[in-house]
Amino acid sequence: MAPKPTTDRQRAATLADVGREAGVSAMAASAVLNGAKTSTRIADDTRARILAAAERLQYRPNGAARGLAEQRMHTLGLATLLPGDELNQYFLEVFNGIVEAAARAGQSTTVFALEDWRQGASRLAALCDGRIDGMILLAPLLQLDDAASLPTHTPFVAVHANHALPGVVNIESDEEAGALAMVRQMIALGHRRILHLAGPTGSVGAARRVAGWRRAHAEAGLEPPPQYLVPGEFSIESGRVALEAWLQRHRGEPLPQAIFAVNDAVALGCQQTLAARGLRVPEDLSLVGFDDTLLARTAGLATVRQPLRELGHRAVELLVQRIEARAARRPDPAGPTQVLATEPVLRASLAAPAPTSRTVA
Amino acid sequence: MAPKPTTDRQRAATLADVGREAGVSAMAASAVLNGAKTSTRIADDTRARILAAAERLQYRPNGAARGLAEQRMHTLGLATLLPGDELNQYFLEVFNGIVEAAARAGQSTTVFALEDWRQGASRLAALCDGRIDGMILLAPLLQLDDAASLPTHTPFVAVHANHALPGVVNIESDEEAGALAMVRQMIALGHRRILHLAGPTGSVGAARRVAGWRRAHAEAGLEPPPQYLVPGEFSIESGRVALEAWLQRHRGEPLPQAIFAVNDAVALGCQQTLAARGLRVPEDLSLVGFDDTLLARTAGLATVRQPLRELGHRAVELLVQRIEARAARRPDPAGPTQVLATEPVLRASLAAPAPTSRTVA
DNA sequence: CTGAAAGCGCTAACAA
DNA sequence: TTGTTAGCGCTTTCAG
Repeated sequence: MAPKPTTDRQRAATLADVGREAGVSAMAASAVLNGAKTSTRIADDTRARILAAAERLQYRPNGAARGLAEQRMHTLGLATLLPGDELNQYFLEVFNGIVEAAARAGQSTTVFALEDWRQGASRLAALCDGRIDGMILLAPLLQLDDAASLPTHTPFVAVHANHALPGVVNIESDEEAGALAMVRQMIALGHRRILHLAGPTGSVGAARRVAGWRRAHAEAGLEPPPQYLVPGEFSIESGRVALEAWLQRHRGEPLPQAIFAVNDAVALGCQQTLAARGLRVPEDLSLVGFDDTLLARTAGLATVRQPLRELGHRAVELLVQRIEARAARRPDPAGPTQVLATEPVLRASLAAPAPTSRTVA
Repeated sequence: MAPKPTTDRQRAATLADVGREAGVSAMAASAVLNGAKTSTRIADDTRARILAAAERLQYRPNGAARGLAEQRMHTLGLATLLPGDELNQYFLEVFNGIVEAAARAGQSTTVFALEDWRQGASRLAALCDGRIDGMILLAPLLQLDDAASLPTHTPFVAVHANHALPGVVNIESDEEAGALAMVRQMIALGHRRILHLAGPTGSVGAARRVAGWRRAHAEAGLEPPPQYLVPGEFSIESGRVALEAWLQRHRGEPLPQAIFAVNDAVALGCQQTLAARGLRVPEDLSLVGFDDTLLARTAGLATVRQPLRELGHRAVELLVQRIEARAARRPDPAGPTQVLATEPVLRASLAAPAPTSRTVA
């Protein structure tokens, strides 16, 4: 028997259609086709008739209608800034973890691209409009006031929020410990002049890496000079430009023995500047990143590993738990901030400093 | 039976709530709050009362309900294989383009992670359940039969489909021309032994790159020996392993002068194998990729640029056009397959071959 | 200008 | 075991 194309191509068949075709009511069809919650049993022959009718009509349940009735769309929202012109590997790895875990939990993921977080805060409320069951905020830069405008009827989970927001469970990784452990290693290798290309002021993540860098120095009884802390952004371009500018400003001074960049992208940017000047890694200068994105793995870049996929997984698991608790009218299982471990990853770009100091050309 | 009190923070305020609060009907509220299509005008004072009530109650329209009534969710679906354990840059760049363009068009994007395309074909129908208005297939591997099971009430657009599917508009790039132009350049530089690490059999994209590689040789009166065509997958790992195996199989023979990889990931894999053997790029061997992903840009890898973001943009634009045409009951503007241009990008990994031939060690 | 009523497609109490 | 009856929250047509 060939599958019969439905004559009506604009609309799909509904439960009512199936019911009519099978000579039963729509809810009998509902009970048979979409396993009803109530322990309603349907006689075998009716069931067969309904199944046949559904097959004949190519019946497909309508998710929007089901969602409206059930108050559950089985869809998670993901709010994030648009990666912009330069692909953000950090975002992509976490995103990957989220989609993966969501699929495993039978949820799909709707991505909302925000322009910026200021405007985003008010938009977030509008996005929780019943099309998603919960929302994940990816590296949100939100202030306390913003949390007030977040809807209370949709659970929120954040990954690497810059602020503890009431009602929003945060999942992050121990960036300070990672930075500390890494810079400790660098100092143990003999490095003394470790330039830190930091992130933007206002980012907690960046601040924590600075703190780790500082603490490692302090532990060793060292104090890095102020000009060894260079603010910047999280991008390749920023790393390239910031390092070039720094080198030009400090011409004639001793060349740093190592660079500890706020993330892999910035480290890659440094790499480009160094290459353009004929400086070799790690012979002339060691280079260390942060995140352990694919970029670092392919470039042989020493870095601090953050479990990015895992962060995504956790966010989804926690969010789904909160959604289900709410649906079951159980108490919200929202716990405290979850902090995952980080670890230094040693690769070819990090070596002991050369015995003789070079000078910035 | 009385409605639940508004103290219930589980639920958001509805139009009915707002109407009650303002002493008007729900549809008056609807007309004011969600710009009604009909030219129904509301008196200024009623309008003000409604607005005030909405503000007081923190009214937010419910997207699911609106979608059900309007038959339009303003959401696009994106079906794709899960990147798996290795992040797929190709996917990510197209994805980025899609989300970007969708946001611009006022649509959000729901990602459906498929296990594989066989099973996917039947799942696709289930995914078109009224929660999305149209679907983008990212690099689908579908057979003709599969198209038969696709629902006709949801428009489909594919990016780099391996097959022209009826009703599914395909957007692709001219991979053969790109490969041809690149290999031509390599031959013009003096390369004669150009190893092609190809993709899986069954992928049209891979086949087209092979075709370009062949044609460039033929134009120059050359014919590459059969062992210079090496099948593999699209991943870094595959590139690494395939090249290593090839080198072991051909020990003692002349070393290829250049490698033309099916994509950037495979080229990076080759890079790793070469580095492990102490072979230098481009001094000992030139290396060329395909796609121009971020990986190639940061690694200084010569490659063939595919406009990946642009492919995503086009897919969204076309899909939105088809959705709107359908909503307006205008004829479907689905045109023929769109083919975007590709171009060789010369970078440091490609240079003229060394004058003396080396031997595989 | 405003409200009543019907319906989008489905689910879930409650009767029969 | 089945059908009836209400919604879920919103839009739209049609009366008043």
